[in-house]
Amino acid sequence: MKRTVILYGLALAVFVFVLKFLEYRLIIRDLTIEFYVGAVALIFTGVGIWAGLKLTRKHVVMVGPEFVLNEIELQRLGISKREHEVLGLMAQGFSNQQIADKLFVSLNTIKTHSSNLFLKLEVSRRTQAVQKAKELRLIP
Amino acid sequence: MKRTVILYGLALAVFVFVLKFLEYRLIIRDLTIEFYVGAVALIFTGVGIWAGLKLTRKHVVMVGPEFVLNEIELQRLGISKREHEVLGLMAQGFSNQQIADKLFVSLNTIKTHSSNLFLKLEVSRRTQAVQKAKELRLIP
DNA sequence: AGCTAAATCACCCTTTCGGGTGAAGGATTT
DNA sequence: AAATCCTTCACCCGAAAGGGTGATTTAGCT
Repeated sequence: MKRTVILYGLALAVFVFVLKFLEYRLIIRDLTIEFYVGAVALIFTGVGIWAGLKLTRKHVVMVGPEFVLNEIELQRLGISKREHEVLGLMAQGFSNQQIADKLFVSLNTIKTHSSNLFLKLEVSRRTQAVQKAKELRLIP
Repeated sequence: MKRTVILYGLALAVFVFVLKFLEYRLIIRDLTIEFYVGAVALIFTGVGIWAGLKLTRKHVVMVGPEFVLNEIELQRLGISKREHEVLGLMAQGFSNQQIADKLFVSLNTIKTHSSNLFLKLEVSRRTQAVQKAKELRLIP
């Protein structure tokens, strides 16, 4: 950015110097003032295009689409915090027993939660639940 | 694009006309030729920037990252066509029985396929298989 | 204080899944 | 022709998942 501005100023200075030089060498005397101005206009249009592109060149960094929880849908379906938690672990491929261990509750509790989840998500298998939950952006 | 070029030419013509007009009105007589050229240079630098940005403005359409099958990984794990097919249906939340019906084979066949899949994917549950398959881009 | 939703757990029963083994037929390769 | 791989199917068994009902405790809201 700063370098570009400096370069631009330098280029302009050099150009004016060249013009002066040419003028003294009587080379441009043969040309009309309009042609002269036209040439300058064209050259600096090019310079402008170059400068403009340089200055606005975006350094695009491809970043993965970050997950934003769809809380509206979560509320609409009436899924509780605990159920959502279970849903998340389910999506990570854990068995009900493993989920129970992780949350320090009994297997029956997890079964109840998952049953309620299936009702609310209107599915009948955990793979479907995971799939639907991802579609609705309830889980990453 | 075409319109921009026409506009540019038009602007240049108008500018030259204005210059001529001013010249005749003896207004620019007071200024040195260097100042005159500098002004033209500055103005057309601006025009160049504008034109450059106009011409290169990208109409970016956000398109979802399309799925490309990771055939290398598929071969590396030695997953057959049929197994891959079963894996896809599994990821869509179908039960083994439903997959069997879809592929017109017996339930036992699907069980064999899924068992082999779990071995090859090094998992023990279908949810894990689906998760891993998605990570490895074996399925959308 | 009373109501309600959430979370917890239990018991029952059925279905689905997963693991292991075996085997037959077809296609491809060596 | 023999070896190998894929696909298909069968049977058994145990583990996991799913469906239904009911009950208790806790927390939040009116």
